[in-house]
Amino acid sequence: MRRAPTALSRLDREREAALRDLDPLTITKLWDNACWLSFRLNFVAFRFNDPVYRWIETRYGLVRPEFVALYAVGLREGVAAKNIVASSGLPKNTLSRAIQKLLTRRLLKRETDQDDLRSYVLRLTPAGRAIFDETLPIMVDQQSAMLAALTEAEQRTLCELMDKLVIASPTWPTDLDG
Amino acid sequence: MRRAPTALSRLDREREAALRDLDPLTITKLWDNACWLSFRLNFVAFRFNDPVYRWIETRYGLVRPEFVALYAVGLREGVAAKNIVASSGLPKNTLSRAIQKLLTRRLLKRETDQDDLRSYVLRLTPAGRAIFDETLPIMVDQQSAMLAALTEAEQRTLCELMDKLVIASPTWPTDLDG
DNA sequence: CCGATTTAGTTCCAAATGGAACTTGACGGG
DNA sequence: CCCGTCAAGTTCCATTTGGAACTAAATCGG
Repeated sequence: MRRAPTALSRLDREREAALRDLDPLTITKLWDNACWLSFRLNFVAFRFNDPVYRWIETRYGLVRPEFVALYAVGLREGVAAKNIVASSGLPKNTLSRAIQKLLTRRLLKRETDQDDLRSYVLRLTPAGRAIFDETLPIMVDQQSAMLAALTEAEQRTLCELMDKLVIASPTWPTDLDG
Repeated sequence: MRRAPTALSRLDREREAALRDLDPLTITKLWDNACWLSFRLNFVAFRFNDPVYRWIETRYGLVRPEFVALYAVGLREGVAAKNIVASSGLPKNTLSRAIQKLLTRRLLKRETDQDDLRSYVLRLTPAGRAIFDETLPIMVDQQSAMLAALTEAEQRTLCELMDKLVIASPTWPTDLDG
């Protein structure tokens, strides 16, 4: 079995402590798994997404696709559903429904795009903007808590490495036929 | 609006080209989003998961929770369902069904755990092992393709930074009440 | 310009999902 | 040694999901 590239000898002391809380299979997936990258990405992302989406659902009654849509419009007023589809990976009917829900709850408003009559321009209502403004700092706090284990320089490095990956992403295979 | 910490002035040349393929909202989420970390993690993870799981489903007829279970047992023979639940974040009934399916397809076998009669010890059958052995290199190839944008040293750095995050993870908030 | 193809968004419906209750076994305290 | 509580895995069922077909508008080729 291949091993993730991190030397196991280093960091063993700190690791010991942390690992006591983790399931043995999780440890295998993290440190004795040739596919370390995707598992670690999913693992860290999950520890962000899970508390954030649970909090948003209990607090505002917005389920994940709904909040995805609201957050997207909050980031960039005037987007269309197709942009949210492209940037989220969610199926377009799921997003269609999410947007309907946000419209009936008056968190979002829309008007037909005059340049393309099939499409709609989405905007937040004041109520929608209020939710966005309230959730953003909570999410940033969670992110900061997660990054606190890294120094400023390390955080910058991580950001830059993720940057390089994202920039290279158009060259990655999207199908594994063979 | 806050901006992800990477200096926008650097890398602008390469970025230009890459960005042409990406939806404008995706660009906002990546580079003009205070929550850059989770979006980038999800983005990169998705570009791994999506092709891999689609390939596995068309090739073997295994849906995601089924493959999660098969892969887990492949990594660590003798695990129980509870371990897969803890390490994957999937609900336990979803995994129960996935394991049933794998049992009836004879990709997995199980026997009661003699130390805890409620629990089962899971193992791959030769057919299950064959699928594991065939998919692993495909997944590693996809990972390598994705990491190719980074030098060896950068890959090691990324691995180490993810390591630190994972080790710190038990200290992260799992609930955002407040 | 006119038909053929593509695209934005919606609707339909079979299938997957996941919370909650359930069954059976483990465990801890009196 | 019994009883109350907890944990592993399964089952139930209401809700969500997402592929595929659909409508209407844009775009492309001749």
